[in-house]
Amino acid sequence: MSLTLQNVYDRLLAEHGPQGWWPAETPFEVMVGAILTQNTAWTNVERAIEALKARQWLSAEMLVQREHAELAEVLRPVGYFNVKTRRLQAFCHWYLEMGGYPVLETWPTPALRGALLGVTGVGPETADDIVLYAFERPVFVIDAYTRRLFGRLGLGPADPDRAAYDTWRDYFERHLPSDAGLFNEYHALIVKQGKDICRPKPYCSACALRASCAFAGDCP
DNA sequence: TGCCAGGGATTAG
DNA sequence: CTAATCCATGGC
Repeated sequence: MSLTLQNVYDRLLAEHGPQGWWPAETPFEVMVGAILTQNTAWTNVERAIEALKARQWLSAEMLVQREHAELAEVLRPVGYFNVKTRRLQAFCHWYLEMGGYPVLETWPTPALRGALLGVTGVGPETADDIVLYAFERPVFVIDAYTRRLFGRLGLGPADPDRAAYDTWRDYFERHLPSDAGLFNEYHALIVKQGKDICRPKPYCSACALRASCAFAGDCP
């Protein structure tokens, strides 16, 4: 049978249940987490966020005032801590310059996304994490799991391996209703599926290993 | 024990 | 525009 994006979403939701993303107490915490989780396991990010909270450093004002070395030490668990210290402080400078959440909240989505992409260390996925999960705008977040899962399912843009980030994003946004709540849950479910089952190696052996695989019978 | 994790910037061809 | 390399800790 041929799967549709809505069909895949229904199966993922039935298999895994609502994910309740983003795991954060405030929009600013979402933004910090989005930068810290780049190519990094979320459990490592949790440690760093807790350490920031314990020091009362989880605000743009406090973060920009830290010395590189003292912030890097707290960010150690996330890996790439020197890089991420610079990225987080660059982001906080921008955030304060723009006037913080109350001002950014009034920006149209394309302007917000474009401005985020201008911040060093904020690439397309991190920008969309922020736009979707901190500002609740309907942009679809693409990550490695998305490309891998939908590439294997035979969905997504033509030439999936070479397709650019925006090509993938456009595909999802054109084939689904423009709904921030749907995009929120869908991306979270894709990550959950990727973590649990669709590993890079061995090649999607889930259907042979797991009776309740959401794609049993349709997994390529 | 090697591989992978909710990427992005930089450099080389 | 595509490919390779660097960044670095922690779980399994």
